[in-house]
Order: sequence, then C-alpha cells, then structure tokens
Amino acid sequence: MKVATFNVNSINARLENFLAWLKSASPDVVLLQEIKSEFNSFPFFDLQAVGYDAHIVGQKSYNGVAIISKHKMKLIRESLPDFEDENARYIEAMINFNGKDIRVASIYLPNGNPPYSNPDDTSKFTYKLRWMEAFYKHASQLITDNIPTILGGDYNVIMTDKDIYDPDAFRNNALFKEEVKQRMKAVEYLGFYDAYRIKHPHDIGYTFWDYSGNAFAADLGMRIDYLLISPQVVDMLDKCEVDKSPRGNPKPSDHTPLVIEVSVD
DNA sequence: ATGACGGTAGCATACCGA
Repeated sequence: MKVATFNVNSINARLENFLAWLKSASPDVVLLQEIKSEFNSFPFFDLQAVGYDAHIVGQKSYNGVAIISKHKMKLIRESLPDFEDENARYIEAMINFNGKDIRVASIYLPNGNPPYSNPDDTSKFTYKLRWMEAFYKHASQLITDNIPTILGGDYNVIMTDKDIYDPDAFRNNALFKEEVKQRMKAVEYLGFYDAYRIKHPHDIGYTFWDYSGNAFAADLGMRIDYLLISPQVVDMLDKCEVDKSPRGNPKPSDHTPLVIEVSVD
C-alpha cells in the first residue's frame, strides 16, 4: 500500500500535473493540502476517471484538505474535536485495504507567521499553538485504539537544523520556534513516528522550496511535510521517499510529495 | 533585512503563504 501526502497549492491550478503524477506514481491513497477549492469546484470527476474516490473539506481561496483513495473509504471527521476552526485544515477517514482498516488523516497545520503588513501581530502564532494543542489531544485519543494510523500533511514545522537550508536565518520564524518544535515532539512521544526519519536518519529530506529565485535548483529547501505513523504502521513500513519529480515540472506546487510504502497483509 | 513568486478573488490590488 502506497500512501502519499502532497500540498498541491490549488488542486485546480495543478490538475494536469497532479493527474499525470497520479498515473505515474500510482499511490493507493493521497492526503492533500491547500486544495484552495470548495466542494462545487473540486475535480471529483477527473479523479474518478483515474480511479480515485475523494472526500474533501473545502474552503474558498485558502486552505482546504482532501483524501483520495483507490480503495473503499469512509469519512470519519471533518475537523479536530473540541476546537472551533474557521479554516479547513483537518480531515480523517478509514481506508479498507485488502480487508484491513487503516486510518488516515490529512493535516494542514497553520503557518503562524505574522502578515508582512503587521510584523508584531502574534495572533497567527497563538492560533498555531492552539491548533497544535487540539491536534495533540486528538492524536492522544487515536493512539489508544490500536488501529494502524497515518497522520500526514503539511505540518509547517521544521524540526532540526538539518531540515532547513539556513537554520540561523529562521530561528525566529514560526515554523522553527522552540514552542512549535516541542509541540510536534509531544505528538511523536505519543507514539507517532516520523516515517522519513525512520528510513533516512541522516539525509536531507526537503519537501518544500520557495518559488522565488532559484530555490529549487540551488536546493534551498525545508522539510515541513510529514507522514507520522503509529507503531502498527512502523511494523509494516518498507519505504519512505520524497518524490522530487513534480517540483521540477512547469507550473509546479512549491511542495513535492512524500510517499510511504507499507506491507498490509 | 527585505522581498522574490504564485494562487485566488475579481478586475486593481489585497491577502496569504513558509
């Protein structure tokens, strides 16, 4: 079973590229972020035509998450519990793969940096921390029932100096602040493992490169997309790779997919 | 230190992003 997470930066702007990638990579499940689409403009039929069912939590212009699957899928929830969120950032589903239930969620964690127009505004950072706390609480529930679980998405967190091209330039960035790293670590300590780091303890695993300048060509990237997996999935984990191929195409997303392969018997 | 660059809404330019 192949599961990917991919921040597409608008599903409709990326549709041609994304469909081509689906055909070549042929993932069983894709966790999507920043679809920037409401229900009525989401390309359900195009995805159906290449074999995927879809559930989405849509929003006009910004945010938006989705889960697409080649296999039987049941929608579980469309937001985090006990958290009033004006933004579409969480969706959870159960996939039935070869008769076995695998729980998956697509996460678009808030960025948390202030707007350029008001650098002293801390409200977005406060929102990020509150979101992470609600996510931690939910993850602590999910780990209790022994269902294999994959929490994938754009976490907007840089965990270590190795995960960013210029760590010192980002010390005060909302993606790299200690409070944020601590909250991410707390989720890992519940028993959700960073799949990429299991298979690649020392590699550069950037999943995002800014559009500006020659960031991708010069490899000025950051690792902010993750597949966090419960112990049952760690046991089945064969492979975890960043697929850099879509990032080099014309009209790419600024993120690229992260993919795991698990042996579900 | 700043802004690049791209998407959306909607029609000029503001907002958002990492």
